[in-house]
Amino acid sequence: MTREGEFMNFQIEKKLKNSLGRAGVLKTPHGDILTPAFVAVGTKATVKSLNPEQVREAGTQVVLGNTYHLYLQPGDEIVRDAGGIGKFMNWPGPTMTDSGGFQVFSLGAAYGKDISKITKITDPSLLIPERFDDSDAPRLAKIGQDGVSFKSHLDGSIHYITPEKSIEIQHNLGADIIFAFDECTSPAEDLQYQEEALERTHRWAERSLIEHRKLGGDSALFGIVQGGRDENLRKKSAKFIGNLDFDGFGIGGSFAKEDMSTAVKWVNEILPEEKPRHLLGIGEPEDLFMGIENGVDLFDCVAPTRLGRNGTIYTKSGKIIIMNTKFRNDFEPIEKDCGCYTCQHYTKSYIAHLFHGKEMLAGTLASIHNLYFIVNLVKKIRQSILDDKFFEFKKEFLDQYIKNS
RNA sequence: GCGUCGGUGGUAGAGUGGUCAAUUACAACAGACUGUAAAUCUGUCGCCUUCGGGCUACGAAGGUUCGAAUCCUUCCCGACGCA
Repeated sequence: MTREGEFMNFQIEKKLKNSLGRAGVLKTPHGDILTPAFVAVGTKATVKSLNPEQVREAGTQVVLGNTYHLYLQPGDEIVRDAGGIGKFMNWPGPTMTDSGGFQVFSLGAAYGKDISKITKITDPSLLIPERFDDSDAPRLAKIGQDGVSFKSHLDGSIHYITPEKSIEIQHNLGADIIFAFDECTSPAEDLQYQEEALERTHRWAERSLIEHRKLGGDSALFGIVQGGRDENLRKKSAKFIGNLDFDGFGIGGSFAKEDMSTAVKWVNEILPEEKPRHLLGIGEPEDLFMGIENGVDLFDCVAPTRLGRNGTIYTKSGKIIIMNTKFRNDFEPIEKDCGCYTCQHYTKSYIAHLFHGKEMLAGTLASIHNLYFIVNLVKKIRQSILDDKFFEFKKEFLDQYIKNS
């Protein structure tokens, strides 16, 4: 529970038998979140291409902004003066902010490279046995022991972000749930580096917690478990972070697609059961089933909106690329039985036309559907837990989804 | 009718004797995207291929040259100017 036991509350309604999964309710100052839940990503205080009504109509319960991006622009003090991120962006519901820890990776080790935090074991080029020295490679984030030096991608200015600074910014942003400052490591790093980084993240977690206490307020702070793909490190991190007095936990860092489920399981078997867990940056359909089965309560992912803007659309039979020739004269909705605004009113032909014509509405309609698809998939999974039908639903869904993708 | 300038791959538009199957952009086609440097990025884009290469191409037909999208001749077409 929370340290005061009043501003943040998480209740588990039902647990899955023979697994770590559960359905619950997470209370925040801006409303309850029924978990498991999918969090829409709104990095710069906007879910790209959607207005809050559209985000809400897609079934979204909570939106996640980003510390680093909002600190650079428009500035956390402006967001504070506007009344906090929710008021600023006209999102009345619960909000979260990520700490900037992901930018340590995306603007650091991953900068200018074709690296994802998710690797495939089947792609040997991404699994490097020894840490290669690429210290000369340009990057916008450089890690020190005390914090991270960021070179702004907007104007080149330098900003040193420490755990204390990240928490201070997040308090200004004023989300209901905030995250400790961590280092999201690259999957290309070797074990020794993962261990060094983990120690650093653990120290930063303690410092984040101290700063959070010092600043007071009614937001909840989640600590972040790291450790990459290594079992010992993941367990070590779960023990360490789990023992700190956080209100909940993020599971961050890099994974291999093939063994993500075991990594999540290692962690959630150790984290205190009564606190919520957020699997950071994960959100493909198969990953949602995996995470929920292994005890994850919250997910966020850019996939629905980014894929949508880029013309890839989720369907129960796998993803489709709407610009493909075959959809130009397909006058059916994306999914006939989908309840989203896009499917209620538009055909694949029309959406394909919008994409070919580079119309703004294209990304909006596709994002509406994708967000609805993912948010409601998680809602259905939640209901299947309540109905004792999780495993049946998982098989039924994934059989159709994977078969065609 | 005379003169001038033009006719290049789906389009626009480079190239003006060899390194040109032809820069580039757009279109087209396919793909990628997992705590958003992202309404972005990558690949293909004459035909055939055992991926080494082979073949046909820059309005048409001839010609000059070791070699032509590039030079010459004639013809066809377009724009403009003069009659």
